[in-house]
Amino acid sequence: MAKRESNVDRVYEALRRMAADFAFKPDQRINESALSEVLGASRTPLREALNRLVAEGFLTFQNNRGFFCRPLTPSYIMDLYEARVAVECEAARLACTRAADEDIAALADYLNRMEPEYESATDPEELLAMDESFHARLAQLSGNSELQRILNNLNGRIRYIRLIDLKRMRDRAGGKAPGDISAHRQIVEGIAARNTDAAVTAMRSHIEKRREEATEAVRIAFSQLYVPDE
Amino acid sequence: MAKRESNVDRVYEALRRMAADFAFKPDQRINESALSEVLGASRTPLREALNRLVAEGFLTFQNNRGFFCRPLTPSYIMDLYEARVAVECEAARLACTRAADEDIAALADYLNRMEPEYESATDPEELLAMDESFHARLAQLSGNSELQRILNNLNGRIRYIRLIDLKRMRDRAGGKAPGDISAHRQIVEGIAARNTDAAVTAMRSHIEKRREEATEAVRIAFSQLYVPDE
DNA sequence: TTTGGCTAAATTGTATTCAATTCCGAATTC
DNA sequence: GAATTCGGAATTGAATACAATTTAGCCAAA
Repeated sequence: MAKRESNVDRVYEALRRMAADFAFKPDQRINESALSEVLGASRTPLREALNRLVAEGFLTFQNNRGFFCRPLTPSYIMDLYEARVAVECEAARLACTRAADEDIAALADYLNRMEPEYESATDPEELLAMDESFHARLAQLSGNSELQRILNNLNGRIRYIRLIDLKRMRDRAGGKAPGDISAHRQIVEGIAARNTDAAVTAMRSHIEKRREEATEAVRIAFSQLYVPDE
Repeated sequence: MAKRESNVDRVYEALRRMAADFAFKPDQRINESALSEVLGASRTPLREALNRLVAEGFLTFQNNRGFFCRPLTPSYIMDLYEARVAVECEAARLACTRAADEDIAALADYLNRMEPEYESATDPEELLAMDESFHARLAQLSGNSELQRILNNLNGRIRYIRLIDLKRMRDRAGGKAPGDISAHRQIVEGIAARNTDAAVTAMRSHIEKRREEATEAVRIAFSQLYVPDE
């Protein structure tokens, strides 16, 4: 009956979730004592987890002043998306040259199996999870664990903006958020055909389209965030 | 007379330097008590610094077993270089479309001013610092701080391999390590001409050439590392 | 009212302490 | 002789305690 997961892991995961749920407002100072009480751990493991999050870019830190939620600006989100373009396009390129046929086929399969769920899903979190899962699997095809790691980090930081974006779309489009599965399929087809240019181009335009939506969403997020209690 | 730098910062920097100097052998377990004594700090700030390094990919961590130096394998180095290609090519692309003419000119200037030093330098650390500085400045031209951040992290982890590589070259080539300043110039010229394809292609081939050398160097590093005392 | 500085409270920084777990070697068994 | 188990030593995990620093409120003076 071994305890597999340490306290700091638990705290770390909780913090990431809190960050994604807007528990911290951008630029807000984080009170260690209060937070440690909420999370049921002492300040020691809490600070270790916070340091990890700083290194990963989720939070910032100032000497003798403590930890802060990272400020949220359109240009920050823009940067994250541009970094995603860099990482994912190269991943697609590498996948074209070295992924095994069967692994590519498996990804195409996954896309097909997911399609019904994709079309019917209305929950933004669910949609987002599926979308991220696709991109993560594609990065896996590159066989490069650094690219996977960086992408995972970027997605973690983009996530809450995307959630806002998806919710906004759902509300405007009457309960239906757009799962752009055709763009995904186009990318996989490019890779399956070992057509590097086609795959990379499809990937680039896919992410850049999302970027436009997301930077717009940030502006709206701003206003939502600074409404007193909501 | 304020103390500007915290202990954990100092410890963190010391650890990064130690990692670059082979103070830890790949896969070696890190003893917290012993290390904290060496660094003149208690385990609390040490562990905070170690957690940062884990999040940055310099070290690994296992529950209840502690921190380990990251294993060093050819495929790991390969991954890092491929990630660099992704980041730096995109940075070059962005620089082409949005860098100010004067900033590009400033980088070209920097290259010219550095050339004599570049040609005369024999100290691998000095050469490496100049090379990294160039790449960092180029990334700055992209205006994207995430790309800069990721590149900085990758370079930090690649650094000690490159040092081995440069030392090996120096020893073989009779005291002269090759500063490939012409490749750098070619990249800058591509950007100055706003010729995206030329700049990106030059960047890609520049890094990939380095990658070949470095993965070779890893194999040699292996053998050097496991010689008893050296 | 505003500014400056002083004090007290709050908060962060780090050492220390002790509990929990893993590690390692010696004794035991097969 | 090899594998196994057991117990103590070493190491990590986390809470607590206290020092250092920052923050906030207050009062006085301009």
